Amino acid sequence: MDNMKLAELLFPHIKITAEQYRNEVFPHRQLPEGAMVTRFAPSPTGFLHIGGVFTSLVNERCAHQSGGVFLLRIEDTDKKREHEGGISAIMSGLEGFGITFDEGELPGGEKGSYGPYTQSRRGLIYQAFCKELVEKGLAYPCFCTEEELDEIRKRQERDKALPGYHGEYAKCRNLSYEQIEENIKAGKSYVMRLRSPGKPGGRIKYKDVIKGQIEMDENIVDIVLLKSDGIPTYHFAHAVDDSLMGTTHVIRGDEWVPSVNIHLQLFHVLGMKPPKYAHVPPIMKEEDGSKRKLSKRKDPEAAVSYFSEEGYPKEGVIEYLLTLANSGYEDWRRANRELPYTDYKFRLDKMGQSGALFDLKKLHSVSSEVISRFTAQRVCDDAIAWAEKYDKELYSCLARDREYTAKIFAIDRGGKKPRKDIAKWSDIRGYCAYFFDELMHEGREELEMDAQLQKQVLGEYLKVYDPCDDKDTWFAKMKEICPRLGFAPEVKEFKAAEPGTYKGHVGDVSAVVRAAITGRKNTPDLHAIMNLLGSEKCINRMNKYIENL
RNA sequence: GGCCCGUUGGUCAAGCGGUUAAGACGGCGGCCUCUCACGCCGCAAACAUGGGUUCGAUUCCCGUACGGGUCACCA
Repeated sequence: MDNMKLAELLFPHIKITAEQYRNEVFPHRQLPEGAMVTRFAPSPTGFLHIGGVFTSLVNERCAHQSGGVFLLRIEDTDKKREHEGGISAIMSGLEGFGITFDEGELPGGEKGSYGPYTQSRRGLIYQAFCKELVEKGLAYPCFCTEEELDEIRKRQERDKALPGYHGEYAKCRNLSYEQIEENIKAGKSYVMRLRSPGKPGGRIKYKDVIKGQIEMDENIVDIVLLKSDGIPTYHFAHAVDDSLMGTTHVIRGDEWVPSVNIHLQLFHVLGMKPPKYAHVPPIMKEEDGSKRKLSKRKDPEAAVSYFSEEGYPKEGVIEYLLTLANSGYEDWRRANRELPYTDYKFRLDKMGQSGALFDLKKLHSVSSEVISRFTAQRVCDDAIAWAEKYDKELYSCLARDREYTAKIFAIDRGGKKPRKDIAKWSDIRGYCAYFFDELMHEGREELEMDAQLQKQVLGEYLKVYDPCDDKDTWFAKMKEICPRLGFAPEVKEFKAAEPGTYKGHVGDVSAVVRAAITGRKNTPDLHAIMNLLGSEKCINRMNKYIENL
């Protein structure tokens, strides 16, 4: 068989050769020692899974902390599954998390000189490489129909043979030039298959950066390289693209581990150096006592839209993901409270190798920690931005007087012991309802204290209340009215005394004032709240409270 | 079913032949305190299982169980 002749029959339109692509069109990258080139390669299904954020974060960190390149490649080789606007949905999702690319078809236009970065626009490139394989006798056209393939599958099931197109089952493997030419002239559709050099019983080994040594059977299947429409399969596109684009580390979901034998073989026949592989575990979900992959159909938290709707700040989600990726991150964060997460030295080889359960409680905790480090202004801005999208009523309150709103969040913030009771922006509504008259009724709590006694307390308090008091004076006055009410000015005193000696203590006095002004049993610093609210509003609320008792 | 991977407290996890088996989240108790929160102190809670190898196994090897993944002209 004359391979050159066959190649020309199959790919008469290919003028730029694989050799030229390798050496002239896409020259090797000149990068500093140790720089990693990584990539995120989604297919445009329009759905960004939290697992996708996880792997792209890992890719991004590896590239950027090593001074390398992080690129985006769109794997749109399956037209059936493509969703309109899928790419932009994924892009904007990632952008929302602050994950940025150096190369690819980005919002501002295509960046990088290894493009196109969308597989559907690289058809000629794949075909050139396929042509080269035909020339070397490593690829051939296969005219089998779906029915014939089904037939083969059934036979293999019966024979308990390895499934797939290989060995004696590979009918088209040894077609003559004449047969091929005849089929093509007859207009039969065909796919291009690899003539796998693998031997049955052969074993291969490779070292996964995350999973360590992995050993498996050598690939013997004549996998499809080019589908009947001339578009490559994932496997072939991966090998061609990642070698041409100079990817040094392929970091992807571990569902790919079983096809590494195919990929390594592809790099081998293509005469290209394979990248290092790092397979990251999926994020799991607990259900009925067992683990399963987070599913976009069943689990709302699988979609990144969930996090923006709930109002988790992007750093909260990112840091949570980082704690899943590298357990050392938490210790580092405790020791470096002020540094951005990008200062953390991420270790690929320190990643866990089995899937972690997604833990909302932990996310909550990490996110609260993150927000506690925000300035009041940042909390104010982010909360308003969130409310504008997801809670109009709250938005109208918060945006009315931004200075006032910023002061709300300044209470108990910024000091050594910042509050940590906001984990996400949707918590804001409950947190600050009593600062706004129209939200005041929300989350209202009743004091158990006798109504008459409460009236007395407020009556006494109103007499001494002076909005100009500083915090110490303010509190001294709380204590001052205690004796008149039959309350103990000190909690310790109250506890030490015989039961019945006092009706209560200072804490109970302030509890009544707190309830009158905020409608809550618990709030941050009352003095600060009263100052912010202003004396008029405070007095009004206390009077109204008395009326309603 | 074949092949691959995994299994340390409820969860995330250190550990890499000899440890009282870290730490974090969550839970519980306490201290601080005008309440809450923060902070601090403490408690409960784990090496899936059976064989080896070894003076000694959570750590190494084999089997079993369980869990996950994968076997397309999908990625």
